[in-house]
Amino acid sequence: MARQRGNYKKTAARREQILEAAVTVFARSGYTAGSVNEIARVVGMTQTGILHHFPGGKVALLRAVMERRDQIAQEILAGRQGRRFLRGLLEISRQQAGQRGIVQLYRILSAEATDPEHPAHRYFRDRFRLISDRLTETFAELRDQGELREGVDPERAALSCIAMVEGLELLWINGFDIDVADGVRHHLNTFLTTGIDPLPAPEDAPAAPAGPAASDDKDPAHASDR
Amino acid sequence: MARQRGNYKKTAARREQILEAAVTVFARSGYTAGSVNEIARVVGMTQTGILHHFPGGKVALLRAVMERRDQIAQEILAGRQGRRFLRGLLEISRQQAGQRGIVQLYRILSAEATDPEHPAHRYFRDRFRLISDRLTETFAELRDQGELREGVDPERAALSCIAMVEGLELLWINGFDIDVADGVRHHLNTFLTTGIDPLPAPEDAPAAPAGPAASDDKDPAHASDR
DNA sequence: GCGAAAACATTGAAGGCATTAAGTTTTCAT
DNA sequence: ATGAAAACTTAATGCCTTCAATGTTTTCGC
Repeated sequence: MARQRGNYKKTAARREQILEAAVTVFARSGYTAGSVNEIARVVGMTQTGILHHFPGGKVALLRAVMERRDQIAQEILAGRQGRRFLRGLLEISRQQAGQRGIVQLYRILSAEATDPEHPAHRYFRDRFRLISDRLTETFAELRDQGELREGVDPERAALSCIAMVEGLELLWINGFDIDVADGVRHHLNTFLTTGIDPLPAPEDAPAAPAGPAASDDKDPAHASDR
Repeated sequence: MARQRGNYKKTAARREQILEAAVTVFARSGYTAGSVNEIARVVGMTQTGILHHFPGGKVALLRAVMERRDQIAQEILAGRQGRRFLRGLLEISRQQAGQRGIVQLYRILSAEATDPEHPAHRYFRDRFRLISDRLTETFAELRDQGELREGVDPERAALSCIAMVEGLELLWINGFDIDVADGVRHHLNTFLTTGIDPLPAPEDAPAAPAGPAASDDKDPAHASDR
């Protein structure tokens, strides 16, 4: 009988390190053009060594990268509604201001994933749809509570907000000195009767863009919103 | 002495055909991942045959593609100011609604060109800067004429408009049924005291995605704006 | 219609890519 | 401390890429 064994202690850290590198590389070159080889070089090991940790090849790596990021966002938005949901979106934007790599990754992937053959095609399709639905829902909810300005269409507003996020991120990545979160807040307030307050602070130096060994996984003691 | 000779008659058409294919391929896979080979297959000739028309290799092809597109946009915006300039931007958006390929090309390239090593890096950097400057300028101009609403900052407004264009295009390409031009118009009107009127019509079947030989350079007898 | 240049195609070199198979080294449970 | 699995490396395969050199066909000016 084949005895099963758990991973080594340091394996988790290694995996994390690899994901970190994958973000860097995919963010620079995209999924198709980025190579596992390059990732391996960044990490300091062999291409096949990388794939050992991600059976299923390159796609598995991509998938892992996406999932890890979503997990963070999900946690922030979990169970929020109405204004607290909107606030959550801003918090995510704010947090991403410290992670240029991830934003860049999403920008380039969301563009190349337009091709139906792309492995992340479905992911982005679903993701956009999901966010737009939840946002539309949120605006409808706010309208019923009289928090929406006259003549604002929930769906139209939702789409424009998403567009604003994506657009501002693009500009930010392309070198413009933009506070994405605050820009989106401004846009959101266009639709609301009572505006959302500015976010606390730009957070001087949020977790290193690419930690040397991604070790610090302290509980994210984010201040409760508002 | 080496006698010089002009191109064959059909050469111009060929070049155009190649550019067309290049747009298709680059739009699907991006510049780095897209291959000249693929373009050749689309056109129905050999890879080296393609490169014969674009000495300088793959980059030359890319450059040609970009330049051709810009030319069109430049013509529409030439010499416009104030409201007519804004109107021009909308017209460009409207026109692009019939050219999904080009839009997709720009989306994917503007994302991957974030890498300073990318051959189109400079192009996009300059392009964004140029548009943002002209737009800021335009808003400032309008403010002096009292056409801007209270408290609107020209630069901030300009950036948000660009973001809106880019964002809406992204959503449109990702399958959302969006009228980019009208969405942008809506956003523009957010800043103006008197709004811009809706554009004429979605134009059922706008001139072939790429004229066979870019010949028609009639004076753009566009209806005067407003 | 003839000759030369343009417009291609064929071939080949040099290299990167992902993936697989088969080794070697490291870690750990017993 | 030993034996087996996990963590890696080396090696090999086959595909695809750009680019250059050379060969063939088409077009056109004279």
